[in-house]
Amino acid sequence: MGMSDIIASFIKDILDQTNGIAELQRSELAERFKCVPSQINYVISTRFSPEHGYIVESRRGGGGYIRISRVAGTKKQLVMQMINAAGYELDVSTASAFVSNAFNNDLIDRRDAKLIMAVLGDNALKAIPTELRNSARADIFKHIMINLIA
Amino acid sequence: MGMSDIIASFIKDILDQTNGIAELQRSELAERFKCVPSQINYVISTRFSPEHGYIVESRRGGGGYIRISRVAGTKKQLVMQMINAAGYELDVSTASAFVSNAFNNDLIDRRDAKLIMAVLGDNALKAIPTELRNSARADIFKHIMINLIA
DNA sequence: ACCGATTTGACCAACACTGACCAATTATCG
DNA sequence: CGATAATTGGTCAGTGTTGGTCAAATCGGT
Repeated sequence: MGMSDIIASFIKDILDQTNGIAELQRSELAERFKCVPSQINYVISTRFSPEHGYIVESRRGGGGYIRISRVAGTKKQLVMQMINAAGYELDVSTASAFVSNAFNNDLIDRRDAKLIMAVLGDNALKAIPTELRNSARADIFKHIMINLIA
Repeated sequence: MGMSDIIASFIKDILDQTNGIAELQRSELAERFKCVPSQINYVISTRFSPEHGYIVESRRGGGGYIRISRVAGTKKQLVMQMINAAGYELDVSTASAFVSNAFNNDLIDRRDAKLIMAVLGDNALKAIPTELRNSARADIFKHIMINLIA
């Protein structure tokens, strides 16, 4: 068990004690574990991604922070299934199927569904080179899904 | 929450109590919050910009003032203004200003606002090369806005 | 030895705050 | 009336404080 696992479990302990929200200072964490600050980013990106069921927000500058939220609730199972089923690439028709599924399972209403498909459609993503579009769509989809149950 | 946030919320309180018009004296505000006068300008330019939905007028000399007004308009007008103002490139902080403006004008609720910012944030757009991200963000933002009035 | 995961550090970006200097407007005095 | 002083806000570049990125170096297991 390396340092990254130790840091990750420290963060999870905080989440357990705070109803699923951890507000951290990167430099303070790095100091506590005697590592470089960027290792905190590594831990977060490898262990607290949407695939793992977390939302991460941050702010720079004075009073900056990193906030990690663990989502919960009855809809979590379904959402996590979709996020993991999406994989690293997501084309429009598959995305559309996921969104229909989310609608049928009362995860989102009709209005949300329209909005989400507007975001995931090729029109909205035309500034992205074709060969990158499906991976960008997958990322965006995952962030939408995880935020739906936050 | 730093001093700038405190000053901003003080101004917003005034706006709430005065039908959307706050007339302030820079030096008096600076004195009240024990900061340098130029910090007032900083607060105004970072939190009361046109993107945030405000108009700022001022006058120097004896009897000088800074007047901050909330912009009004129909939902469709607001949406069209934002789409036009977004242009071809949209950075995260400008996007954030637009979204909070949309929220303040009841175009979207708090949940929508969070969802939209999750989509427009750098995390969700990681798969897009940095130099293309702002144009992709602008496209996505416009599609969202259009959808709000469709 | 190879390969993925981890660790590191140099460089970057965002946000907050400050102070010296500038500009505009009004008040006062001769 | 006109010059000058007083009063008010504006600008901008600099400093400090945080977090982010990326690629090279290292570690550990097969």
